[in-house]
Amino acid sequence: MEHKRSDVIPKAARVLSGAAVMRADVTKALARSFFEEWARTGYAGLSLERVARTAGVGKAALYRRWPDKVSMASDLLSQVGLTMTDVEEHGSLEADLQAVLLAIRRVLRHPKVRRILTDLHGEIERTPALELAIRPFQRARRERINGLIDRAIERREVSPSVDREMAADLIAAPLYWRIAVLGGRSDRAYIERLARITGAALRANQA
Amino acid sequence: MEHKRSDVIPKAARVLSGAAVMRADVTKALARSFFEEWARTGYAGLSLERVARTAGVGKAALYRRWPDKVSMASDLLSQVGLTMTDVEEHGSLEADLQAVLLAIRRVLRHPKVRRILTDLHGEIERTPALELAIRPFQRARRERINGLIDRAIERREVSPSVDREMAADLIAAPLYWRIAVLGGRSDRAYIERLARITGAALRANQA
DNA sequence: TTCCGTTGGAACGGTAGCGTTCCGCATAGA
DNA sequence: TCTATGCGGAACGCTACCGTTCCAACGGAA
Repeated sequence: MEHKRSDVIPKAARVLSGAAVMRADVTKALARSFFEEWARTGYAGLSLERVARTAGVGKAALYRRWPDKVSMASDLLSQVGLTMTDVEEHGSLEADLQAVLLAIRRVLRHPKVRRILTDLHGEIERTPALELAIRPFQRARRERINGLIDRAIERREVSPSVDREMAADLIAAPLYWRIAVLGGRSDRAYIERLARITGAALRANQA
Repeated sequence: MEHKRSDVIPKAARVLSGAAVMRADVTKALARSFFEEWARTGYAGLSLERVARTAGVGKAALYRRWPDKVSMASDLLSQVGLTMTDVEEHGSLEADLQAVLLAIRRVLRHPKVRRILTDLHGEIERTPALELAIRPFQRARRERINGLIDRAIERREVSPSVDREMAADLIAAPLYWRIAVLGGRSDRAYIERLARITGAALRANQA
């Protein structure tokens, strides 16, 4: 009974009284299989039984760590989100834009990431708990774009009264749309042109 | 056995030899419940048994019309897609843009449409047959935007060498991103500003 | 009025995941 | 070495949906 828990923090790192600790390699295998299966079947079709099976692990080992699917998803997502803290200064609005777009493309190019992300965006309306889990991602992207805009304002390339919310939409959306929704390509030339055109849009964006 | 069929066209309209025809009200109730359940549970979690139940209809009535879920979805989607043929001329690029954006918003404002659409975009990678079903929608949107660009070229507002593919991304993506992905608002002022800024982007868009 | 196919409803066997519990074994800390 | 705990694996009862089949009742066309 003791593995019925009200919190969502896994015991993975917990040191128990006088004896064994949960094995980190098992936790890792479960996390890996979880994302693998998520990309393959979607969140709704995701079976924890299958996750344990493909991880080569007993179901008990999984349920000892997480009480259910949404807790597992939230916990695992929160452990991934810390990998996009890269503030750059490239000398011009267009160059900064290109760097951000390339960073977005780098993420969206992974087929698993792409599948999980589009699935997640559909699932969030049904499972609001997931929204909380990806909020750090959104905030990281948002801060990155805010930094870009700050520098552009300093260079007097865009108006200080720019609508930052709309700017964020303008920058992230077209590339996401093209790669993740339409499944289209985006070569270097596309990114360069998109950066130039988005730059023109931002220069015209004043509240 | 006779309801195992290789095609996906429902018999709904078929007139049988000398007797009864499948009742149109039953077909309609099934279609209605299908989309209702789709919006509620997502495609993956969609159960035909539940569709029939909530339609107040026996399972046999459903399976007599469609052999399986993907056929039902494709067939029903293809019957919806014909409702966006509205070519407008509003005198300027910005005015045309605003009209298109308002039309997109009008569609995305329906919660059911929004849910089904985001779910669909995630599901397509798993069920490629669905892509075929929404192709007419994409083409309709694309033609609408093409008309807008043609008129802008005639007015010499944008270069004839404009990249139409990128233009389509620029127009549709930010609003979809804001409304469907982020779940954000988009009031009249937002649309007007977005039209103005997108106009600036298109003027700068030359291949 | 006759007749035939559709109707709602119930049931079939089969598959599958859930969340839990039990086993006997492996293992790491004391 | 001792001992407590996690381990893989198997099984539990439960629920749900699949795709099919049967039935008595209904209703429209000839």
